[in-house]
Amino acid sequence: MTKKGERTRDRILDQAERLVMAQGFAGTSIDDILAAAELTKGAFFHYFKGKGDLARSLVERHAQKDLAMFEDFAHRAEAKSADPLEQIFFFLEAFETYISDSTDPSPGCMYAIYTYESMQFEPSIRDFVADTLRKWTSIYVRKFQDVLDRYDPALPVTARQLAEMIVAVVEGGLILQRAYGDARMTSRQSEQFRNYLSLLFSVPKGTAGKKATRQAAKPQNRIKAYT
Amino acid sequence: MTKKGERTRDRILDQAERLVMAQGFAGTSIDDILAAAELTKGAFFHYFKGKGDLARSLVERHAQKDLAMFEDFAHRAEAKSADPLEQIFFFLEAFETYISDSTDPSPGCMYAIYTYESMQFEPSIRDFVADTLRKWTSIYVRKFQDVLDRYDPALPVTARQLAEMIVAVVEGGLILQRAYGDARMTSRQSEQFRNYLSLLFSVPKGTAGKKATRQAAKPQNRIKAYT
DNA sequence: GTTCACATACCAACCGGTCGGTTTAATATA
DNA sequence: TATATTAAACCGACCGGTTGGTATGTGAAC
Repeated sequence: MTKKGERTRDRILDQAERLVMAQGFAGTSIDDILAAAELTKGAFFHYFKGKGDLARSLVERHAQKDLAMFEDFAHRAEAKSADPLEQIFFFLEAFETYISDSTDPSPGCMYAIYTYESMQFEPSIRDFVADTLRKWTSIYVRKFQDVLDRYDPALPVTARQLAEMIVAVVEGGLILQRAYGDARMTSRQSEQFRNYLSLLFSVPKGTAGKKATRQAAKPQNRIKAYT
Repeated sequence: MTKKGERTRDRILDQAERLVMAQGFAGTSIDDILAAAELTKGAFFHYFKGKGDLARSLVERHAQKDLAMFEDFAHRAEAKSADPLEQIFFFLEAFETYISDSTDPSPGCMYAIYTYESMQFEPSIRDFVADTLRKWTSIYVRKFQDVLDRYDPALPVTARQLAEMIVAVVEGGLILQRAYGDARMTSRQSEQFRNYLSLLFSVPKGTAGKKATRQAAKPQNRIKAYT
């Protein structure tokens, strides 16, 4: 494909992403996308085998961009601290800033859309979405395992539970964000999750027995209340 | 409307709910619904003005049923304990049992579907969904305010934050539940939220100053780890 | 005998998708 | 460097099927 061709393909995907995020996949027709991209049928079917192929390309491209952002946040967090718990706090704060500064008129998670419209897609696409969510989760699992190696949790929890909760909290926050049109909704949920981590991991390993003066971990004082 | 008429209307709504939950709203045609309900166009347009009217009726009926269940759980919780925190724990446990015992093949939240396909619906329907979510939230807000009146939170937190987090955590759990096909996903998230509450409200009011022997609130020992 | 509860037949618009063709741009050739 | 060749990029008319929606009919209940 030529450079110009790639740009055109991206233009289709860009408009498709925008419209699908606003109206859902079934609610978006190929003609809708082409009108927005100022192209015609010929162009679309030159680049995609059909609507199903668009669905796959769309979510695959999104997952790639998503992962790149994720890794960027993760690396920046790792550069700021060697402590896995603090890294998670930095990571979440970066995410919160990103999500609440976004001017996206219809924010949300593409995986959620695909999940709620799952029956329209081929099984391989459903699997891709589930695998992508699992991939995210498993990266968090590793990080939380590092945390559990260094801190004694105040209540028994597994790394997997916490990893899955991050994903759930963000997904749920995005739904409320969309429903209410409140750009800060998701980051508020993330803040609460940080609260939970602060309370959970207030005791570094090796301090067992000294039950007095249990203090929340360092990151807690970054938490801001909202009214 | 006659009794038979009401039953027919409900049959349409039942099948519509089932199909919309599985395929989304735009992904479900009127013919789909009528085929499942073993009826024809005449019946549909006898009871509904159009697809938009169905959308409204569907979500309104769902909200009613939902609220009834909510109140049932709430009353049972209030019967079991006079303590607002314990009531919330009982409530969440009842909810967890309900959701993980459900044999629904395509679990999820109708409000989430409407939110992610929002642009297809009339503004009044979007408002209804947002209002319903707000209604739920505000009931939780009142309950958490009762908790905050009795307990000192370990970290500064508002009743609204906690109320919104319940909703978000459940919504997020339902997405993962659908994506993974794991019926226990949502209740696991609810458990983690209970964990958070346990840590947050381990200090009854009036015990300020005695910083030693901070113990988690009673409900914490009901928490089960999962592997 | 009128009203309700549906069935049947039908329509225009829209849907995803095909296809023959034209324009554009890169590349080979002279 | 000018020209011929070729393939990619894109257009737009068209197709069969499906969509939401309508108009009309009919049997049963009150």
